[in-house]
Amino acid sequence: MKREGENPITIREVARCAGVSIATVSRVINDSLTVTPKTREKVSAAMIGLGYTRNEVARSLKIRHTRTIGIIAPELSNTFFMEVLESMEKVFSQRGYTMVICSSSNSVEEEQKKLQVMMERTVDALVIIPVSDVSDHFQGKMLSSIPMVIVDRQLPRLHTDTVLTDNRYGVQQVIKALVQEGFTRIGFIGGSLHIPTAKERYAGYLNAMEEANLTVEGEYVFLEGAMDQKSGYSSIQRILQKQDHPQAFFIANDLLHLGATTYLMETFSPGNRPSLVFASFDYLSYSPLLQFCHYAVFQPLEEIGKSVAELLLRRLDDDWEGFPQQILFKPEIKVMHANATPQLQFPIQDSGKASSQVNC
Amino acid sequence: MKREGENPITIREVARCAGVSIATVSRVINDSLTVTPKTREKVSAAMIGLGYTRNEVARSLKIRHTRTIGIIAPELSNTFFMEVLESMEKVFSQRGYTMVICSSSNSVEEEQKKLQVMMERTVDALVIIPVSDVSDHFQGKMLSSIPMVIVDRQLPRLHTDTVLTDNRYGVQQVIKALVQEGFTRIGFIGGSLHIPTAKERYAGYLNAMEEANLTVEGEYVFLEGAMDQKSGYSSIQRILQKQDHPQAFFIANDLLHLGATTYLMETFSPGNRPSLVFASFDYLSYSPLLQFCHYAVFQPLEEIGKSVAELLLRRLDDDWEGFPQQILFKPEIKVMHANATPQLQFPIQDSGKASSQVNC
DNA sequence: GTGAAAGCGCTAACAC
DNA sequence: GTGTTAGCGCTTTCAC
Repeated sequence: MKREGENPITIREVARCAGVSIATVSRVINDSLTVTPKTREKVSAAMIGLGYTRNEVARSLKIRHTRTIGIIAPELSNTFFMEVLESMEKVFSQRGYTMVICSSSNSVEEEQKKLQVMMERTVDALVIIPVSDVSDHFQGKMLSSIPMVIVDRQLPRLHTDTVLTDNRYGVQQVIKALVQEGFTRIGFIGGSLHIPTAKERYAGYLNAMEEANLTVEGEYVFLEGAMDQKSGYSSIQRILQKQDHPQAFFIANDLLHLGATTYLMETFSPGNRPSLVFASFDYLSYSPLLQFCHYAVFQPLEEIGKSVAELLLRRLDDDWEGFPQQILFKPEIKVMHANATPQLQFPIQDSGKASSQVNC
Repeated sequence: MKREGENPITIREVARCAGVSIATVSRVINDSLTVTPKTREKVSAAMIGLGYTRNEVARSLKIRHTRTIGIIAPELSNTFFMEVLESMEKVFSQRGYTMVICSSSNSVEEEQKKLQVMMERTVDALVIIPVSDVSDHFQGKMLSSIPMVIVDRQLPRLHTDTVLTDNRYGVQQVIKALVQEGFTRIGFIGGSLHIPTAKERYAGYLNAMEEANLTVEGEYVFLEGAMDQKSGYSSIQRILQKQDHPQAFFIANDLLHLGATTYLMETFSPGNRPSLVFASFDYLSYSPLLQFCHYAVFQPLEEIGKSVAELLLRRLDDDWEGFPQQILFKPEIKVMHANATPQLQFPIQDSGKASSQVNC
């Protein structure tokens, strides 16, 4: 059976083997200039001969940081999040940082716990996609001593760097596009207003509807529960039970959209499907398959990730310029050619007044 | 601007504040029984009063493990992988382990580097989804001293715990189903045979074709490059350029499948689409939208993750029973009702001889 | 340029 | 039951 490995090689053994002091070994490990090429050579030889591997935890204890970034997200199995993560990883890893990842499982309580774990592990910095709009636990004294950036979901009263997409802008654009196509009744399928993105997108919807002078029909505004597939599935199901429902809907995220489309494909045979029209947030790998979709709001996932990482790295270099900074990405509108009016140009200008300003 | 936090509270200050020794503080932190309720009380009060947070890195240095699991995957933005990850996280976090995650970016070289990083950080155990079938760098002396499980892709000559899906079985089942539907010409869209899953699935395809006495037409077997969306897109494009191509294809994974379907939806209008039929690996959230798919092989992602984590935890508890263990999950075949012959029963029995044995 | 020594915050003998 | 003490493996003054 497998046996415990012998004690790993330490700096001490390398020193002995090379006939120098541990200080010298440490110097060559850390590329200190003050080492004779000759000794450096000896030490290197010893290191590779012995198969030395530096112990980062000892090092961390001494230098009081860990070259580690803590990441907390509401769930891991989420395309949006993973895309951002992947992009962050590239820049972090290149700078010698590694990522510690936890899921808050969409629970504030769990989020709190994971925050605690991160502090105990003394991560150097934190990137958080918050579960909800409750943010008290981000205020701790301990926490405030390390850089943190909030991603994707804005926390009302929190004094931190934030990077997110201009949700309202995205919604407004696609609603306008729907209006230009001629739809006058447009429903909203979203989630609990305690989810910051849900709230923002709802606000954008309300706004756009007002600007277009259209009535919001409360009966066709869904604001309950999670923004997941199941919820999208059941929402569209309930909608179709009603007589005289709107033909067009804005759907607040990809999961809801997926659920809704799945319901339609499962329930109706190809020739027989209701002629619904969707516009929604997120344009992901599988979005081309979303048959009822005319317009999708594409968030620049990769850039977002890169930008988060770079901002954090700057803070880590003790550059606090612009703090607390809010980086707002303007999303891109994708026209799904198969279904929509292809010649629309984005951003769509308001005919009446000047278009609303987007600070990006 | 933001200022560095004061020095964090240590065990020492708690001790002073509570009027006890640091050993006692350590004892209450670690729930040692040998502490009077009264002192325990005092110490706890001091801890919460001071806002003490245990320093895990110091602890790790002392006890010589980190309660940390290293994870290396070829890419992070991959639904399959993330689903497994999410499930692992649940069981690890419950046992007090946290996960350090790196991407090997589909590069063997990068994989090697990340392995090194993991060793430096002295993770307690490793879960690896290998990039390819080259496995020399997993043999190191240092590495062999910690538990490791290889997931999803089997490494030929490597003496480790492994958990994966029975790829051949899955392919064989869906090919049989296709055959029973009446297809006699079935192509294969896969990827480089250096990717272990691609290889296994190809082998399963060959096998099933032989059993069904069907000819493998080399012209319609795609074994090049990555198993990604782009490759799926261009493969189907090339296929359609040929006269007299087969109607049915097995596609080796979800990304290829997505690419292929996207091409078809973009290129042909709804009434006008070629009547292709696909069977493929992976049944994911968006699979119901894969219009041309008749059969999908569903890997029990959640169970796989759970099983990896539990196996690793057992090894961590020094239970080496059955090492090296190979856990083979038998996949489930999903019949896509909208498109396929719904009444097929899985597993499909061979009419002629006994069905091949699957050890699970 | 190199070595001796102190100490990062913690745990675990070992005394008492 | 509680305190004293010796490190875990490393970095970093400070002498030489």
